Amino acid sequence: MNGAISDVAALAGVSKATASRALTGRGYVSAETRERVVQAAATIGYVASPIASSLSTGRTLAIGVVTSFLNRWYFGEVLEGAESALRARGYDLTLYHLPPDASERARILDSYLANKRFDAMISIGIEASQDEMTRLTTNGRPLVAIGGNIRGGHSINIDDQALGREATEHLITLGHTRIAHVTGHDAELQTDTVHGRRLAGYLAAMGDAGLTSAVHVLPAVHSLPGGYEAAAQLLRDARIRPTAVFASTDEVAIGVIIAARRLGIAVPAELSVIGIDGHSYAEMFALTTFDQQPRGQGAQAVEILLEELEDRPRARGTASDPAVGAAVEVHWPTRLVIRQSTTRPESVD
Amino acid sequence: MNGAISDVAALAGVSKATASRALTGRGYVSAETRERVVQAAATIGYVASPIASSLSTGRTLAIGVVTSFLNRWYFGEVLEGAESALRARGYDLTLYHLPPDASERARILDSYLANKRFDAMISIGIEASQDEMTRLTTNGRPLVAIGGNIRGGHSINIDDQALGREATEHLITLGHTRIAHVTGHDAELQTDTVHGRRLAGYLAAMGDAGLTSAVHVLPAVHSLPGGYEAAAQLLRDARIRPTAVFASTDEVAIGVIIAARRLGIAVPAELSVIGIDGHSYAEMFALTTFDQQPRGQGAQAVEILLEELEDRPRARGTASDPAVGAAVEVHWPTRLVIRQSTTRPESVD
DNA sequence: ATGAAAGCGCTAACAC
DNA sequence: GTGTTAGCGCTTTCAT
Repeated sequence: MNGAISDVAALAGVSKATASRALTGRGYVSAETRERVVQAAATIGYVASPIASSLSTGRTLAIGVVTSFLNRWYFGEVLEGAESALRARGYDLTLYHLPPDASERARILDSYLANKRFDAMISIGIEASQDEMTRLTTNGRPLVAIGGNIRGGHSINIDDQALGREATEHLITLGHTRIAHVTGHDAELQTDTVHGRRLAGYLAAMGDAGLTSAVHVLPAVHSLPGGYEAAAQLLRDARIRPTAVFASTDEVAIGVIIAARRLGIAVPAELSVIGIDGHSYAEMFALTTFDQQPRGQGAQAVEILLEELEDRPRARGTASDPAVGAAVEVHWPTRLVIRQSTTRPESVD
Repeated sequence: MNGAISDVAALAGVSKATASRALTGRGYVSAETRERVVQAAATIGYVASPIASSLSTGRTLAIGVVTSFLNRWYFGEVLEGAESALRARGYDLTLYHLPPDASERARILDSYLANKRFDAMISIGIEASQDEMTRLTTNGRPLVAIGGNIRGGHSINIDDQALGREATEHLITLGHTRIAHVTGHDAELQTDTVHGRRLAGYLAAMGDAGLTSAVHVLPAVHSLPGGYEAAAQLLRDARIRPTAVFASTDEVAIGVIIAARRLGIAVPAELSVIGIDGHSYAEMFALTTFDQQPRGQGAQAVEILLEELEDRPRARGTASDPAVGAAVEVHWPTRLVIRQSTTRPESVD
């Protein structure tokens, strides 16, 4: 069924070279010949072997996507955005999941990501060690980092600190003073992580408002059940209960809302909640949140990469020069979507 | 940094062939020589080009995963299970998202999946037309279908109809008679789909219990908000409200629970809910459900495929014979996890 | 505008 | 045990 290009050439009565030119669109072929070749290819159901093509051209028409989670809403959305953008441009997507375990990560970086199986890479939410960072960026293929802490090359990032600040200020403006922050778990609170940056924004806003003594930070697992459990602690004592919660993530925020309701605490009458993400569930919970349109991020990353790839001289033989074009650093905009989950506190202290 | 095998060979003072043997482990090499080669490879940081290797051997060490959704809990879990199993065995995972649109699907099937970029395929929840089915199965590479309607080859499936029946019978046994079923949307209700089969199980159980006249089926979008909205309708009228709901999916079930709580309906005192999936949120909602361990399904699919691949004679040149070994049809077991979301109805009609 | 031939990097017969 | 050689299927100079 799936013959080689020589079969197509034979059937069309031309040489392999001409068949190749006709099919790939590179180089001169008379319209009439092209037509004949295309017909021939169609009749025998020919599909070029991308492997052979890759070996010959040095380009794989595939890009590697490295992600730290597969089954979290944000990551899935980015992945989906990248997938469809790549598919539309004729590229394949090869998926790499980088687990938390350092030695396992090293193994993947060294053996899988060091090979020449893709033309470029996208990293999603990868918090890399210095060592991992260099391995990722030094392998000669362009990389765009979405989220995470990888800098120096192309990147798409939201300003997490500013968001943390804005979220907190939004609550302060509404009149809240007892504002708690549910963040990631300890290991994620180094400065240079999503949660660390959002926390910093919260602290700054609280400080600026003279609310330093009211600061209340609670670690949680980054998930809906995580938020649920954190809220169980947070809301236990009605006397010192916060009137507002800024959650580092929509999933956590929603967990908080669910827990609050189960405890008989009215949201938002007695407790205002704000998150960051634009999670698809946010609307259902009337959650105020910063929409960051993850699918758009995935698609944008693809645009950046493919633009660079098209510009590059086709690398045949010698490795292409280290990328010269300036790094594209996208400060991805977010949109604050105010819904009914944040209101003025009923009672001011 | 990343030289060719000839560089390694030169540095180790052997021929390319010997270097290859030493590195791949195929064929005889003296222990001493192997050591020298491995050293040489390490010093120049050599990683073999999988592309060249593929072209030569005919095996890509990659498998294609075709899925209908990326960002749904069940699919993400299966994907994660498959990913780690593949990674452990040295395989790459190339991801294909098959959208609902038929012509787009055809494009992907013809151009991407027809090429020889992977050794085998896994389909996750693909409901294929007759035409698509043959295209998927006829391309000479083994396929294991997880869920979906693709039969005739390897497959991993849960018995959806039996589950629908059991879920319903569980509720009947508890004493419920007004049992509603929230299912997929209309397009998904042909007999040969997950939702169709689960619906059939529900209908059968209701019929057997003489409750045909109490049958109440409500379509919903297969998601948490979908269940939420469906429940809004379903629970509106307190006078004819069901005492129990069998939801086709955990996500839908959870949506129903959330909606019920917001309406002031006590779960499970006034409304019992049961789902299917074993969603990670199920515990948090104390949802009674059939756990189907999706990660295990993904991993199992990989086992089946790799076993078949290892057995196959290495296909060099001519396409390998159509698979002869009998198809492995796994009837994946599920486990009913009874939690507090289903209880006896407070008041019997 | 087309064909002949070299070669991408590796592996596998086959000889030694 | 190791080297020589011939491809895998395609693209691309270089001639014509």
